[in-house]
Formats: sequence, structure tokens, C-alpha cells
Amino acid sequence: MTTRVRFAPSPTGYLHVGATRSALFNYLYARQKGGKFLLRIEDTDLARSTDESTRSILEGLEWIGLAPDEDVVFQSANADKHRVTASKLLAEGKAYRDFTPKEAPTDSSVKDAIKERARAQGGEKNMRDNPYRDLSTVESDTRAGNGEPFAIRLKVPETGKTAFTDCVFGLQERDYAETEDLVLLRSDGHPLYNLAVVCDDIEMRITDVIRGQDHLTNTHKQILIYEALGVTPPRFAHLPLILAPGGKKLIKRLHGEIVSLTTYRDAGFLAAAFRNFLALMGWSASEEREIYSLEELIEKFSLAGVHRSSAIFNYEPNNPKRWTDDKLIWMNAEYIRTMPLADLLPHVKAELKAAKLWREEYDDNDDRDWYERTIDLIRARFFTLKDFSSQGRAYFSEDYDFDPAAIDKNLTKFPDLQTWLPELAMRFEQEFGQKSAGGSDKTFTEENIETVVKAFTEEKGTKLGVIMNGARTLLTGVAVGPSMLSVFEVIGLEKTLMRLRSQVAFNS
RNA sequence: GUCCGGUUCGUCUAGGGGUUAGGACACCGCCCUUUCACGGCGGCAACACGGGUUCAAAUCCCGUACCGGAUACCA
Repeated sequence: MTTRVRFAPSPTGYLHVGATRSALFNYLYARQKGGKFLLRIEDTDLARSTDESTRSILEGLEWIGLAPDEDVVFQSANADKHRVTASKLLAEGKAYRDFTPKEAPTDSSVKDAIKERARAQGGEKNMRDNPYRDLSTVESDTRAGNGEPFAIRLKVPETGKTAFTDCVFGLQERDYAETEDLVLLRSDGHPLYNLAVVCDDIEMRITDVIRGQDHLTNTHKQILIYEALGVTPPRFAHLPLILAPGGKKLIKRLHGEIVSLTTYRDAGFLAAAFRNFLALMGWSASEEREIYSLEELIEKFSLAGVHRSSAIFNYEPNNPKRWTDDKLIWMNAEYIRTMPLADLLPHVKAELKAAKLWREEYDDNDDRDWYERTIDLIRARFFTLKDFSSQGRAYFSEDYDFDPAAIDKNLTKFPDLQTWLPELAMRFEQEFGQKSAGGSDKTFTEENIETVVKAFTEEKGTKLGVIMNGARTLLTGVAVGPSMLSVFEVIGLEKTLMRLRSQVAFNS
């Protein structure tokens, strides 16, 4: 049987990084088995589902490279089928009408109210004490016929237990006494989650359900529905959760944008790096290695390698340098500086375009070599694609800012530089400028530049670093970067002269 | 409350009866060097606790603590 798995988010917000990992694991599993990866939008909660959320989920999946293999299924479109299934179970006596009036919502949070009620009931609660459970068919039909509203509940057997072997957590058993007669259909006719999921998974011919650990108890309920329907359940695998520092739930309300996938796209992360990082949250190939291509992940992935303990998404809210998980930041940087340049180039192009720094000449033969060499040179110290347009701005534009810390460290401390650097410009012009302008015809290359700068430094009786770092600040606006000799060469003689002569940085 | 899970460096993790408990990130130090966030070398740092089984327990069993999930006419 062909493996068919699904990622089934509810469109009630952004695409969560934890949900993204579920999608990734489903995808890896499907690809490895030569199966299909499907997407189902669980929009049965009409009140909370939004189109915008659906769009953002689709967008996020596309960015991360997890496009579904078949058309997206919208659960709400199947509501009629869900109702038919509920009626069938009712007709077969496997479900019953519950005429208990719908409870009014409480003022406390739903979650707390449930917890409170459960605590009050303790372990004493008899899950089979619904007065309508054994109502005669005749009376049930009569009351329904009279227009009395009712919910349809599954009739969970008195004794016995549900059991399944989870591919991650092993044998899971739950006594029927622990499971209430779950509602299949609301009194307003809307199908509920557990019924909808089972119906759709059957219809989509899902073979393996891979989802978050928070669904572990739902699985027992769903197995009861499968049994009532006489359908063999799929295989189940539950994934440990991704938590926030301190072991708390990672949610937007508490932790902000860092939980949303699109944040990373917008912050200049590479999808490949993010996928790689995510794959290592809760899964391991049992080897000492951390960089994996998508192909390698597909090859190595296994549910047996998925952990049972939750992972913590580590970050420090008030530390700009560690605004998200430091290993993720490292991994993105690692990808940027080590991936094949040709693979990186399109991403940099997109970033420069977005920052209005892109020029078509970079694609032409004339400037292409320069462009690619420059990217290759500066990428070594960058963490995100954003760095190409921020820290790297001076390589592509005359309109760049000076980092006050760089000015302080490299210029202010050496007042002589205000005259020395324009002098250096003059020296460069003499050495490398046009013959017609009275210069020699030496080319502006690292080796030649070094000779000139060293001689200049000696004349001034200062250290090479003073000149180099002063020049660095003027030429690039920042205090860090590649070897200055390379920077001179890449910036080119003309711009170097201009920038060395500029007094802007000294006056700021 | 009840049911179900979990617990190895700060974080991600390897190991699953005998290991100097390994790697990665972060952090710190040294080196390279014209700076540096690149690179190289090194360092700090962990088996939640208590019993038991065993010649031997991080590893197996039981208990405790703590953490998480679930407990809806939400998904």
C-alpha cells in the first residue's frame, strides 16, 4: 500500500514552527517511502478559521519547500459526509442523541474551566452516566421529530480499552472508563474535530498519521470511531512538542513573532538551513553530525530516531544577538558561508532587489565576476541574507551609514587619520591613476596596494592596523569584514579615492 | 484531581549494564591577522532524587520530585 501522510493544520493563525516541524517530518517520511504528502486545512471551527491564515500556511509551506503532492483538502467542504457518517452510527445504535442543553460559556478561559471541572469531578466521574445514553429509539426519534435540539455522541462501550502501538511512544492503552462519550456532531449540526479527522483520513486513504503529542489522547477517541465504523485505523506516530525556554508552551501570545515561520523567511533565513535545524529538533540520526541536505534527511529519517522528550526552542527575548535559537542562527550562517556560491546567489539577488540595491549589470558578463567575487568575499562573516543589504550595503551603494562604534574605535581615536586618509587617496591616485593624469600604470591589486599602504604607514610612523581600520570604516561603514586589501580591490580605485577623501564620517 | 508521557552539559543531542559519558551551538582562553562576527587549537560544563536487581547501573525495575500533554457541543 502506498504511504499517504497528511499535515493538517487549523487555519486559526500563523504557521507555527512546531507545526512546521510536523509538516517536515510528514514530508520526509512520505518521500522516503515513495509516498504522498498531503495537506488538509482543518477549518471546521468556522468562528476561528480565517482565509488569511490559510494563505499564510500555504505561503509558509511553499517557502520551506514542503508543497503538498495533491490538491489541498478543506475539511469544511466535507461536512455533509461527516454528518452522514454520524447519522449512520446513530442508526446502527453506535451513537446516541444527547438532548442535554448546550452549556453556556463561562467567563473564565475555556481551558481553565475544563480543568476546574475535571478537578472537581476527580477520578470518580462515571463517563457513562449520560441520561440519554440508553433512551429508547422511539423516544429519541420522537423528541428529535419535535424539533428538540440534540448533539450526537459516540456510545463508548462500558468495559474494555483502546490500544495502539505508537511508532514513537510505543504501546498506548487507555481504559474506556477514561474516555467520555465524545460528541460527534454539535447540536447545531456541525461535525466535531475527531469525527471529521477520522472521516477525512479514511477518505484520503491516509496510512500514517504523524502529528504532535498533544493529540495522543485524541487518538484513543479516534480509534473508537474507527472501530465503530469497522475501519482499520492507520499507523500513528506522535511527535514530542517544541517548548519555550523554561519548558513552557511556545505560543505567540507569550513569545511573539519567533514562533511564526514567516518571521524567519522575513529575517533572511534560508529555507534549507531552517529545515535542517527543525529536523534536529526531536530527531537524530544517531551520529555526530548536524548539516544535512534535504536529500540526506529523506534518506536518514526514521520514526525510530524521533525522541519522546520535548525539545526547547532556546532564545533570549531581550538579547538582540540571541533573539532566536542560537543554533539556528549558527546554522543559517554556516549555510551562507559554505553552500555552493551558485546556490546562494539567487537568494542574495532577491535580498538586494528588495533593498533596492540590485543592478542588472550584476547579471551581465561585465560585472558578474566582480559581483560574485564580492558576495563570496563578504559572506564569510554574515549570518542572514539581510546582512548583505545592511552590513554589506557599502559594496553596492554610495549611500551607506557609518556605525558609530566603528567610527569611535577606528577614527576618533586617531585624529591624524582625518588628513592621512585623504593623503592615502592621493598616493593611490599617483600610483594607480591614469597615465594621462600623471600616474603610473600599476594595477589596483592586493599585492600592489599592500606595498603602497605599507610604505605610507612607515612614512607616517604609525601601525598598519591604524591605517587599514580607518580606511575600513570609511570604505565600508563597519568595523568588521574581510581582509582590507581585498576590500580595496573589490571597492575599486575610483570609489576608494572618493571614500577616503570624504569627511562625512569625521563630522558625524 | 485523573489518565498519559518525559527527565544526559545553559540549549540541541550521542551513548542504553563495564566509556576518561562523545559531538554541536553558546560562552571563555590562546593562535592567525590590518579589524572581526571567518579559520585553527584548547577550556568550562551533564546522567533529577531515593531505593532495589547486579560483581558492576547514566543504562534494568520500583518509588518520589519536577516538567509537559490531555481531560470541550475547540482543533
